[in-house]
Amino acid sequence: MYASNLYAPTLREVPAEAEIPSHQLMLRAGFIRKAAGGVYTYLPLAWRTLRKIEQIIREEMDAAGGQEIAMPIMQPSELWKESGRWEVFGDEMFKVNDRHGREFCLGPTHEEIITDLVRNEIRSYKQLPVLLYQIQNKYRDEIRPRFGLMRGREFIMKDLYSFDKDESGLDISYQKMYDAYTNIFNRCGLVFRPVEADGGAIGGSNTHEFTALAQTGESEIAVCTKCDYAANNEKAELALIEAPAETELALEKVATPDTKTIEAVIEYLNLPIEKSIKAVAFEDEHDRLICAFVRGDHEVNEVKLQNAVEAVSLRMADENVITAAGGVAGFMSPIGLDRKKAVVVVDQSVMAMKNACCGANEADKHYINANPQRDFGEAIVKDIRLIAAGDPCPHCGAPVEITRGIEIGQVFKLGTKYSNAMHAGFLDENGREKPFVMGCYGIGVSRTMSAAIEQLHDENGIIWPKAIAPYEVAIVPINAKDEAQMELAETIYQALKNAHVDVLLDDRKERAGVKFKDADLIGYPVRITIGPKAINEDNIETKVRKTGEIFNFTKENYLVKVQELLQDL
RNA sequence: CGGGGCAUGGCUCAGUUUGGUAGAGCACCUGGCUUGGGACCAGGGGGUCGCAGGUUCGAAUCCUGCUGCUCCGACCA
Repeated sequence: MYASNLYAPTLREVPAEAEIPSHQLMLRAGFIRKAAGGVYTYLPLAWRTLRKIEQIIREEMDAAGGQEIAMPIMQPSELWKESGRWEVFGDEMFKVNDRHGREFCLGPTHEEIITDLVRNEIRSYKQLPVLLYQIQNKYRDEIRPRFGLMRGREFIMKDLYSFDKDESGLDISYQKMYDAYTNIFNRCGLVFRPVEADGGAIGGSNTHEFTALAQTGESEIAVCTKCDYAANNEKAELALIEAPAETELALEKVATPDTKTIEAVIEYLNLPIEKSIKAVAFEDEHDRLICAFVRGDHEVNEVKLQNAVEAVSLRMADENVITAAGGVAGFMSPIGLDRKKAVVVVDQSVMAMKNACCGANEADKHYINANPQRDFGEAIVKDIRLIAAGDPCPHCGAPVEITRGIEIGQVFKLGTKYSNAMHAGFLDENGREKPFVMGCYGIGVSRTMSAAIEQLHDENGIIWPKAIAPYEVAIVPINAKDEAQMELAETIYQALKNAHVDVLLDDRKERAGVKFKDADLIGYPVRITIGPKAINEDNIETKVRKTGEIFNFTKENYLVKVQELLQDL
């Protein structure tokens, strides 16, 4: 490709709308342009990178037994009503009507379509397993699209669906995908961790998210400093704490004026924060009052709490509702709460506390020497707290770190949720009707491109890993009017091209500085500079974008040397 | 959905407080000059100031409504 023909409008200034590096750089380097909020045009450079990512995905999916198909973007409402998700997805789906008033949606995902497809064709266990995938646009009317391609309303996703005859078959398909994902993200040059995650509303039994580590990521993950345990912080489990060998003292009510916060209470009573119990009140979708209790220095994990009480959604409780249940906001405890009006959930670590301080359900009063085992009464006891840095790893006990990441893929055991809802089954060895045991496996393709940039860039621009760079090598003649330089550049260009290197020749009639700046901004892994030194001293100057290293090759050896260089990028 | 902010040429922004001939830098076009890190000189083109109303002799500027973008929060396979 000649740069003079490339549609890659670079910007010197950062567009005001872009907040994070990947978004800014993709706009500045001429990769994307916005058409509407969360909707982008991919320009040639972005499209090349996306196609390379897709190709890696295809190769790994095919190697794992997947077959590529293409399902419709526009999907009939009937299938969604059958699975029950027409309402569940609700406002997050783009819905359209045809001229007859029939309802359709723009596919936010494809479980319904694929389940319908397979149930019509697969009749026997002998035909299983089936692994089908596609790479295609998805549509979600996100409440808040942001960060460019990171959270768009239209985005590219690879989704594969597995159909097995039983759980053990699903386990095999799941493992294949897990391994394939590991290969894919390694080949893309990303730093990532597969992390355990919560199933959420989709309702699966087991799931891992593949998270690219990046400070700008939207999800928090807990990573063990010693073993390979890593989990989304919503999921990260906490080991039981043993109760200290302490004599239980008698419960005592004390006056604690103006102490609505934990900090105020412990200061007033001069207690360590580990001796205090914090209360947080929620209401669920059925307006049930859920009162959660954790140690003073801990935070409530809303997802765990939600699972503990089998709620779909939680919101902060209204003060009147707390009062009606016998509680006093700011001074709440399980002692004296009306169990008919409040569901009490106590974190497991609280149950191991001795002689603790908690609210008295009375304004400006707290109990001291509360012993949960003895005093709290009826309660759901579960792990409901948020993991924090330094907490012990549930596998090996070493401290965990909390870090941020970008969720670029997930593998999910669906089980029979959709096959049951949509009556999708087959006949087993005994001639009995059975539902498919399904899995779904997604990769955010356009998001992966963003994540790569978030992980690898500097103040000058993007630094592409070779495998997904739009071009691997850029040749920059210093002076476009110098015929000797242009001729040599062209020779090198043709030679690299013939060697199947993705190469670009910057033949624009620009000054050298402009071309250097653009090359750094766009992020070609390798740059070959053709100036006087190349003509007079046989110095084919070759620079590695990532390290800044400069190699002085010759006309004789550059072809081999450049390809060697690329091996390690 | 709640709370902020913004909307002026392709981009970044000034001008709005206090109404009076629409500006700068970059980008673009022409000519010259220059060529190892976003040059320089001269000339030039391009904007119904987001949209719709209103106030006024006169509105980018004041008022009302709307739309879009954006940030924080809530939400999120």
